[in-house]
Amino acid sequence: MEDSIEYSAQAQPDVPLNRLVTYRIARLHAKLNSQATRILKENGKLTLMQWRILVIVNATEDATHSKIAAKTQIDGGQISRCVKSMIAADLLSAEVHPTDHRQVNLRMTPKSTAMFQQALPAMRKRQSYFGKALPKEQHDVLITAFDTLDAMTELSVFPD
Amino acid sequence: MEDSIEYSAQAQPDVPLNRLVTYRIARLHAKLNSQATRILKENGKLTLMQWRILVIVNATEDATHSKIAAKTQIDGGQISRCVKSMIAADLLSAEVHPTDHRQVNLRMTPKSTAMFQQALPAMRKRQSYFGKALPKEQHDVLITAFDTLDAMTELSVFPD
DNA sequence: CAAAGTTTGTTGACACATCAACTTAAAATA
DNA sequence: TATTTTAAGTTGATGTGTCAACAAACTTTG
Repeated sequence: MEDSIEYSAQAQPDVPLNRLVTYRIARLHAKLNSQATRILKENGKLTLMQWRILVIVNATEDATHSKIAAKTQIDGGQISRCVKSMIAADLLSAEVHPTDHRQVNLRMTPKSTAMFQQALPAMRKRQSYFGKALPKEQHDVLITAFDTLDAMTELSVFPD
Repeated sequence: MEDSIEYSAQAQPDVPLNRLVTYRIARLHAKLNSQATRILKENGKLTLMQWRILVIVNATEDATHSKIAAKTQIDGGQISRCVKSMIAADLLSAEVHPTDHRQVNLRMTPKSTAMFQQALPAMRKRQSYFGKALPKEQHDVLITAFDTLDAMTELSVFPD
């Protein structure tokens, strides 16, 4: 959970919780997360964070911390710590960039490649299920609505 | 972020990230959270967790830990810790139930009432904005889609 | 070239989330 | 009533999310 409940129960007309978008997003997010975590556990031993990082490293030439951050929006600090532990666990290999000594190039290891491949079918199947679960037209509405809501999250004042 | 990226970059046909429902939910959730946190900070000093708890306590006769948990889905452990600190901070008053000595009845204090009232207008206005941002028909589709997705999060195997 | 600014990554602090083991009190039932 | 089961809260461990301060390496500009 997270956001969910920021309405005044005592004055707002009675909008059932289930129709509050913020609440639904919160719940859904939590459930999606725990599902992904569960699937990963059942198909190897990757954590969700490790998985996310490997997805990018696996698909990116010369992956670096900042590329991962840019593509996933994951916080830099979290990436730094997780990558560090993954290097220690032989899930990533690191090599400082030949000319730019700030950057660190990250690559899969045999170990992480194997674990990634093991988790991949289930994760891919899940994703494809989500893709197919909603009729295209519903999916479009959904994405449009997300765009609208996304834009509203920038505001911190709501004029009358 | 959280769930976002659990697709195989290297094989799935190229669904842009922005059309991945899991990714959008994740991002939206994060942004909603940080918006609510920001608004609360600008209108008092309540944390999001404190706010969530006060919303329930404010609207519930004889609120208890378990009622809060039932209504919000917040983890019992978190409620326990947060309530404890709120009692220490004079944001909640506690009284063991007269007959059932397990339960603790929680009530607003003058201090939390004031803080709650201070944050309320902005939070309520926000919620009402979200309510009005989507045309009813879009909103309905959204809720339906959430129901569909919700149901899918129970699965951990996705047959072909 | 040197000062100033930017980018890359690290670290610390703290709030939030999840899970499991545990205590105490009440309820069920044998 | 004694035993067992269930409910209410607590606590510890561990992972995730966010933010801010920071050091080091590079870039820009005067």
